[in-house]
Amino acid sequence: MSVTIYDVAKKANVSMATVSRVINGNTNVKPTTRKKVLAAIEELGFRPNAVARGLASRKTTSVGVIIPDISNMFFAELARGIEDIASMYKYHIILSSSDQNLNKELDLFDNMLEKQVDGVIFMGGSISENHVKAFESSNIPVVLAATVDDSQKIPSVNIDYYTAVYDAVSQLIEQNHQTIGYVPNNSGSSIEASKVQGYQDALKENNLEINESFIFEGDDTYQSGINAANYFLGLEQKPTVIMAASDEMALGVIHGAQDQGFNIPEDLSVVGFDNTRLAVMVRPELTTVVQPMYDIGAVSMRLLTKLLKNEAVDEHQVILPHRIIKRSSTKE
Amino acid sequence: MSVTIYDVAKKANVSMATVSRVINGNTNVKPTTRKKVLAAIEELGFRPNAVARGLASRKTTSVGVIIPDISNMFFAELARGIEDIASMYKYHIILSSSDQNLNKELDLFDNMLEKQVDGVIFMGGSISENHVKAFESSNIPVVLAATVDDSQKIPSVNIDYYTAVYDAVSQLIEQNHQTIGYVPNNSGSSIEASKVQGYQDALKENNLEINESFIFEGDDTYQSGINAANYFLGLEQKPTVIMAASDEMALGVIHGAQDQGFNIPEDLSVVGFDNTRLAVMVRPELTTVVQPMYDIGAVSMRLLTKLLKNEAVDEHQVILPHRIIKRSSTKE
DNA sequence: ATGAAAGCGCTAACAT
DNA sequence: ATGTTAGCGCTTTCAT
Repeated sequence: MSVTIYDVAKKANVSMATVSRVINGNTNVKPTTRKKVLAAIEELGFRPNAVARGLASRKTTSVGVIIPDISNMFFAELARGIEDIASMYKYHIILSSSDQNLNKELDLFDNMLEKQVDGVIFMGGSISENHVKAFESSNIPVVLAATVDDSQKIPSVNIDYYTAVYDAVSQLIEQNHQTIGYVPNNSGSSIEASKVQGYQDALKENNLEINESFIFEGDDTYQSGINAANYFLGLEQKPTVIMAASDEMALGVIHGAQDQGFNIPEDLSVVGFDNTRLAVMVRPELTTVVQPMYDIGAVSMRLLTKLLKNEAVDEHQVILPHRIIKRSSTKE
Repeated sequence: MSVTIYDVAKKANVSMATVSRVINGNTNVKPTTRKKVLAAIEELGFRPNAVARGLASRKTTSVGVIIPDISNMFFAELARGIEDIASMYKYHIILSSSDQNLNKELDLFDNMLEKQVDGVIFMGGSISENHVKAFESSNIPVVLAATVDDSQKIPSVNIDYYTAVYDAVSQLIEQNHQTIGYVPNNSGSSIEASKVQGYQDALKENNLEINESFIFEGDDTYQSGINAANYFLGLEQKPTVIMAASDEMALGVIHGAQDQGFNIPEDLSVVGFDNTRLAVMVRPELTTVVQPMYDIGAVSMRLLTKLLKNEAVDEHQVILPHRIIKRSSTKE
C-alpha cells in the first residue's frame, strides 16, 4: 500500500490537516513544524494522490483537449502551444482526437466531464447548436482554438480568416494576377466559408469576374492539392496563380504542376495558408498566409486559465494578427 | 450540485450498491430493477464521477504518454496510434512533451504517478538507469515506444534499427555506390548508435573503407539536412549517396543539394528513414526505410492494455518488421 | 438479487 | 498555528 497523508502526519507528530497545509503551501504553518513535515514526507517518499485531492477539492487541475487529428501538422503545433502554457500553469492535458466527427466530439466532451476536467479547449470544424448547448450546460469553461462559433457565445481564439484571404488575394491582384484559382477545403466549416468569401470579395472589389470554375475543392490533403493542379492546368483558360486553403494542399499544387512540366512561379504562382513548417520544405519555397498556430494554442490555454481562476478577461473573442509572407512560389 | 449515485438510488428505490452494479454492468441484477435504475439515470441525467470512482477502485482508466515533442511528425503519428488503441479500450490519455530532457522526463513520470495513471507509454532518446529505476519502482506497467532500453528490463516496441540501416546500406552498395555519406542525429540515443553501427558494418562487410568524413551529424531538423548537403558537397571526394537518419533531414539534403545545382538522383542519391508523409511530399520522391510509426504506437498501447489486465504476453521486447521503399531519389 | 457500511486519500470548514 | 471532523462520490466486502 502506498504512503498517505495520514502516515506522514503520524510520523511528524502532527495532524493530517497540518500535512495538507504544508503540501498546499498554506502559510499558516510554523517554520519548524513545516520542516518536520517535509522531513517526514521525504523520509516516507510520500507522493500526494491527485485523485483523492480532486475528489475532495472538486478541482482536478486537468483540462481536456479535443482535437480533430493530432497527426496533422497544423493541429500538432497548436497542441504544443496549448501544452506549453498548460504545463506552465501546472495543468495536465487529457487529449483526444475527434476526426471532426460530431458525435465523437460530443462523446469526448462528455467523457471529459466524467473525468471532471476543470476546463476544455476545443478544436473542430463546425460548432453546431448542439455543441453550444453542451458547452454551456457543462458549468466548466470551454475555449475554441482556431475554431469559430458563429453565435459568438463560446470564448475563442482565431485570426481573421476573411481578411487574411482577402488581403492575400488583393495583393495577388496588385501583382497583376487576373485569373486566380482557389482551393478551399471541404470541411464545411464557417472558417472556410469566410475564406471563400474573402476570396470572392477581393475579386469583386477589383472588378474581376467571379468564375465558378476557378474554385476546386480539396480535402486538406497533399493529394487533393495535386488533383487541384491537374484540374486547373487542364482548363482552357488556366489561372496564373492558385491559392490553397492549407500549406499541405499548396505543396500538392506545386508538385502537381511541376510533375506536368510547369515551372513555379514562372508559369504558375502558388500561395498557401498557415505557414506550417512545410512552407519552407519545398522548392520553390511557399508564399503563404501566416496563421500563428502555436500562439493560438498558447493564447487559448492562457485564456482558459483566466476563466478557470475567474480573472477578468476583456475580450472573449480574441483575434490574433495574421500576415502574408512572400517567398519564391509567387511571381509579381 | 451535480447528481450522484445516491440520488439515482433514491429515485429508483434501490441501494447505492445496486446502482453501482448496473453502471458497472454487473450481471447480478434483476432485469426489472436494472430497467428501473436505468430509467432513473436517464431521467436525472446522471453521469458517473470518474474521480470518485478512481479513488474507490484504485483504477483511473487513464494512461500517461510521455513524448519528446508532439509537434514532430514522427511522434505525432506514433501518438495517433497510441490514442486510437487507447480509446478502443476505453482508456484516456494524459499527454506531456518532455523535450528529451532527462529531468523533465522524470518529473513528468512522477506527476503521472500522482495522477494515478494505470500505466504509461514512454518515448524518449535514452533510457538511463534512473529511468529504469523510476519505472520499476512505480508498480505500474510502462512500455517504451520507439525507444530502446539497453538493459532490456522495460517492455518495448521497436524495429530493428541496426538491421534496417544495415540493409539499406547493403542495398546501396549492391547498386554500385561506393561512397556513402550518413547523417545521424545527435540525440546520443542507443537507437542512433545502432544505426551508425549498421552503417559501418555494412561498409565493412563489403570491404569498403569507413571514412570518418562521411559522417556528418545533424539534429533531426530540415535545416541540419541542408547543412549536411553543404558539407558533403564541399568535400574533395563527394559521396554518391547520402543517407539521413530521418526523412526530414533527408528532405533538407535533397533541397540543399538542389539549391547548389545538383540533380537528384543523377548527381547524388538520397535516402531517408521513417517514411513519414514527408517522403512523398518532395521531388524526387524519397527512397526511405519504413518505420511503421502508427503501428509502433498502436502495438505499444495494445501491449500496455495486456499488462494492465495481467494477460499473458509472450514477448516483452517486440520488434516490428521494417522494409525499404524505393522511390526516385536513388539511382541504381 | 439486494442492502448496509466501511473505506479510498484528501480538503475544508470549524474549533481551539 | 494546529487539530477535529465531515464529507467528496463511488466501489467493495460482507451479510442477508
